[in-house]
Amino acid sequence: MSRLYDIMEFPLFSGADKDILNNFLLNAPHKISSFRKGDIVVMQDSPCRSLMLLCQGSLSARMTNSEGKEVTIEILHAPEILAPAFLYASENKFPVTLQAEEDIKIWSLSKDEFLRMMETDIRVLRNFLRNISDRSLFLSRKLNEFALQSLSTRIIGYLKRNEVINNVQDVAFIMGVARPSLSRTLSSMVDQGLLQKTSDGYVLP
Amino acid sequence: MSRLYDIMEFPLFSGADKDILNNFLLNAPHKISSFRKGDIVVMQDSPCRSLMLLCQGSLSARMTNSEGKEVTIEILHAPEILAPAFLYASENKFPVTLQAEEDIKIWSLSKDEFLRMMETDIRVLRNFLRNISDRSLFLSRKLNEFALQSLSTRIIGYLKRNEVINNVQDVAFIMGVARPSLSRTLSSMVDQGLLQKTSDGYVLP
DNA sequence: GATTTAGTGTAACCTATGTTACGTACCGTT
DNA sequence: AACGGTACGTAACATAGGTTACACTAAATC
Repeated sequence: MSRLYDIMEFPLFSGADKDILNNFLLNAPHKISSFRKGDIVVMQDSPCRSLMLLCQGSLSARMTNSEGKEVTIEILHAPEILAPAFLYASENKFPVTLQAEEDIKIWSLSKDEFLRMMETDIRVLRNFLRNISDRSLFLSRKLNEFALQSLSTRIIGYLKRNEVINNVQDVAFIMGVARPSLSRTLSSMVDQGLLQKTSDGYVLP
Repeated sequence: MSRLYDIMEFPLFSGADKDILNNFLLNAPHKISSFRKGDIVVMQDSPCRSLMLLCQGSLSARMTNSEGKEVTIEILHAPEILAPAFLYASENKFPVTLQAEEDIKIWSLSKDEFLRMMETDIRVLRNFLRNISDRSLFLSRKLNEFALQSLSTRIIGYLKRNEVINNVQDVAFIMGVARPSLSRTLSSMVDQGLLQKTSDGYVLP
């Protein structure tokens, strides 16, 4: 069972004044929601009105187009802020569908309350700015990946982040490519010496 | 000649207390740089240490991979904040190369100074948060485009934003596709009735 | 008016990835 | 040991987009 994180432990609040924060968190209206593995937590394009903190479990963020083609943008593990970059956008809709990969718990706080919190404690503001910025960086790297890279380059990138591909089917789904395509490319990369196939799966040499 | 915007006119400072702001801007160390049309303003992967405000002219943001393939992410016109989302990231490097499309002027302020400014005037903070969030939204839309859409869908998206394609060569470059590919796809879309070809160029029906 | 130049359409071919289908290996059940 | 399910590799074919080459047009230059 995955661990349940306390709000105070979130990196978002690191360095913040614990008393002020505690006081704030106790009085501010908030709610905690639970979802079961497999549940859809938010649908793509649904409005984003609260700060959502993933306290337990993990979920996938997936993007879909109108014809049903899908790509998994990332897997998020607690503790994590969900879609911080869309909370204060002019058009605040989720760009992805979030689906629980395990049983999860989410702590929510209204965006206005959270704005007040950031104004109260500058450390929270700085942490939030860094988080939102890091997510932009992540998005721009993903963009680079999809706009400019071939499947084999993307595989290498994946293996730099993940050690091993031991489940071709799942990874193909995550990358948004067809399983036979991934399988074929993996095999040809092994032939070229770009990858090694071990008993654990495909790894970088 | 494109207009020179005063800093105070930037949407980033809208609603802010003019006196506080003026005082701040006069005393804070800042600098103004000029570039000529065609100049590289920042290279992809170079560090991002200052808030940069584009006060005059326009520039292109282009992403390149190691093999030289390129995509133009967007064209930015004054008044605009340059790469706000990378200023406070953990690894603050520009994800794109910025090149002047016209003669331009950029006003720069150190990130620490600007952080202080946001803490001083909450309106600036809110404006910055909105800006940075909007840019994330933009990035996630671009990501959707490259990860999930075909060329013809992307053409329709382009025409929703731009009225007309009157220069196939340039648009092919901007989209990061080969000119003959764009030309072929445009022709076939006209055959299918998805587009019309007028004396001005290709337009939506 | 002749010539050059830049942008365009298009054809032929190439490559990467998607689609479908099938045989195989492994693993758990009985 | 027989069976069924699941993941895997792979082959044959389909499709999208890239590459090269060439001919056509219109504007620019002489």
